[in-house]
Amino acid sequence: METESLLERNLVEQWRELVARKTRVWNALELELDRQHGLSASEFEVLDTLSEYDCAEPPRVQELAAHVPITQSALSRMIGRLETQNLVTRTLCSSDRRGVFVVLTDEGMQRLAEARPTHRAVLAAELTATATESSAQAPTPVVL
Amino acid sequence: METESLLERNLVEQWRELVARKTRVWNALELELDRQHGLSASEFEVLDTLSEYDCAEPPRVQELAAHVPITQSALSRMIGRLETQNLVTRTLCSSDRRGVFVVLTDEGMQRLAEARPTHRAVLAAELTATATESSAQAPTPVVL
DNA sequence: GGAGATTACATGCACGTGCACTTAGTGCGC
DNA sequence: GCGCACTAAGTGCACGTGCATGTAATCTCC
Repeated sequence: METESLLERNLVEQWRELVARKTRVWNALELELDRQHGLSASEFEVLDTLSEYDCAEPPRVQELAAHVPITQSALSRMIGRLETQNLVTRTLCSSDRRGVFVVLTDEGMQRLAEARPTHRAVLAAELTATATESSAQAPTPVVL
Repeated sequence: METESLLERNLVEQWRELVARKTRVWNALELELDRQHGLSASEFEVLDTLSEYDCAEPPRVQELAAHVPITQSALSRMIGRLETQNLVTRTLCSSDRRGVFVVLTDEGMQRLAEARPTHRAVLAAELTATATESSAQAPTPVVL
């Protein structure tokens, strides 16, 4: 017992590396997007994803939830928050009146356009900064 | 304007892939570890990290926080929860009485030993399942 | 050695999240 | 047409988290 194969060790290492990278970039995004544009990382992700849809055929809540790493219920509330900020609007779907379309407002598109450079810059800066091999002893602070 | 270089597109794609992977594996861990062993993914991560220290030289809270993707304050509370479950104990450091050593109890080591196979299995299953190229339109459900 | 700055950990508070459930609407079988 | 299973989205609740702050101990410099 207590034998842990190198393959497993490697798997764990890979996993920790993945989490560390994600956390590092995420925290950086959270910080910069909030400071400069008053948006959380999640909110940006939703707006950015939303912008990829044709305005004529906006996504429904479900559809949107499938492309963003949060639950449908969390998304529902976030849409509420974004709506009070006039960044998105809800439109109910006439063919299926349970459905709700989510559309970017002009203001939302503008805020997104402003925030995008920041987002891309952080990504460029943090995503390339790989700590590929530095092992488990003291890799990167992970949390600032 | 509205020009987004392929390089940037690629960066964003890479980022979303990273988040999607992390979220997928994390959720799977959360589910299995809780169902089978009553541990959250974060808790397991802390216990597992803790186990890598020599019992004679346990880490302090700070030290531990540096190796786990949560804040020191969050860790402080988690240690409290783990302590009430008798999985870890706090020992105050005599040389610097501000410091607090965190040590695995026997029960903690046992629970960890039980949970480890589950953890490694989920990693093996989910981490290899790469969705490397499938693009933004409908990659992986991300959230179940 | 005493004051003030600094560090280590804990905690009050507000907030976003997930789970379970509710409400509203659709479609199917009869 | 009616009841019933099913789906879409929203909500009550509890909980874990981060930020800012509090408390205690240590260090520094005079």
